[in-house]
Amino acid sequence: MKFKSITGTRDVLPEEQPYWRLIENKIYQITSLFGYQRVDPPIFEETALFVRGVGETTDIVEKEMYTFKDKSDNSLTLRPEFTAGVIRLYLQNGMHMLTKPVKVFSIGPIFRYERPQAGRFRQHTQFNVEAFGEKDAAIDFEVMSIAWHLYAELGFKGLRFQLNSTGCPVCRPQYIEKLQNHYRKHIHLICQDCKRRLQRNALRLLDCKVPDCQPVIQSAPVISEHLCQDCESHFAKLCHYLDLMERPYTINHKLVRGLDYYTKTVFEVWAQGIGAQNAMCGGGRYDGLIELLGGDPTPGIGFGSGIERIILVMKEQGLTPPPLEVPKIIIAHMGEAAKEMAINLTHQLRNARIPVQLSFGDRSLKSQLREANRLGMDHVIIIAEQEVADQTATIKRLSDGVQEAVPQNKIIAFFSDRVVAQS
RNA sequence: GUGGGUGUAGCUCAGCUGGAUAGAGCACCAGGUUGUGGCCCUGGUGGCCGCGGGUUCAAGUCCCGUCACUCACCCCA
Repeated sequence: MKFKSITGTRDVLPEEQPYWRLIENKIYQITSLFGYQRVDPPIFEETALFVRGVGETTDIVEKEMYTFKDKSDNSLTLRPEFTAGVIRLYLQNGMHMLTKPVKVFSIGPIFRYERPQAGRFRQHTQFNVEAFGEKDAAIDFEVMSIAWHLYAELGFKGLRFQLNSTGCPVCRPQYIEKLQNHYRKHIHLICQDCKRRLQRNALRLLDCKVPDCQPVIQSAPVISEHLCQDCESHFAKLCHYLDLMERPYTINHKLVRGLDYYTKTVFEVWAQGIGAQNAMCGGGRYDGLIELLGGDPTPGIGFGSGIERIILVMKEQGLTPPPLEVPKIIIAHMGEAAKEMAINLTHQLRNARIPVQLSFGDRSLKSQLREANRLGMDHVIIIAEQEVADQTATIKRLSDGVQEAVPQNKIIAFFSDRVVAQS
């Protein structure tokens, strides 16, 4: 074999397509139910958009972007997430003049140069939702509900939100200061990575998994107790709405997401069954980002959900999608005249929206029937010398082998009341 | 970028401490019925044993390197 797929990419074979079809259909139903419209930004943008939007000090920008130069020497990057591109689309196309909130979703591939492992790839597919221009905590709840609905309709068990607030430019710096003070007192106890985090990205100290660091995390100040008035009441309202609608959630003080732009709400939905990765979706509020990317000050909230991870969890939980419809009729033939008749009949049946396959080549009837059996057909239409002579076709039912001669002009009628094509 | 595991047929895997023309099951093709599938029987196609080097009379088997896959870390969907 000469070529193989690139590290971290995968082929989606026919067996897996029912999962994709089901999930996509649910996404269309739910977004329509909630009033979100689809937008499709391009797969690549100028590099600066992502550097600005995602944050220069994030791991994504520092080491995970697929960045390349085009023939005009422009630096371009395959999108490592949706939000920055969707905001660019929103601003460039004047959508900021629309009645707010502006509610949109996207589906498509995302690229990050990482070491692949269970539930993580270099190219994966995300379902992404964004709502621009509304600061009410009720929309935080609505956006979270979209993810919830999707997983619930797919039949997931044991769903639970992980929730936290990361504050805002008013209260977060004060909290970070307290956190840093706490860590400086225990600096001799923490790991090398944490020493680096202490300087560069103090919030990330909280989700370190090194055992030695856990006591320091346990005793660290909790951000939700250090929020400003505005952030605290926003967080309280969101929790209230979740309580009201009986959505299970855990306030997770250690949930701080890897992107710089989050303010106030951050959340994930967790599931078991995807190895070390347990987040099926992740998102939050980013009230300063649109302004940072050149728009008017506008609040926003969104999330991304990895479809490959959804499929992994479905498989883990034994959730099977309905099979895609395939033809259950095949036309077998013997002899050149019969073959021509078969080609013609195939055409007629397909025009009548009856799914049908044609047998190819000039093989023994035995071989064609064996093929029909392997393909899981319900009926075989046999056309040979005899059928050509009297303008009939032999229709054989494979389940019990019963067969009958049907005049060729009655074949469509024969099938139309027992086979309905998928629309 | 770091660490562990694994690379033999399309797929799942045997191949013991180095000594065959490299195997099995499934799948595929054909025949057993020159107009009839499934079950069964018979035969067949298909492998530079990941790649490169080394040790040896002899390497699928041992050593080194490399690449790929995989799991985990960092981080994330």
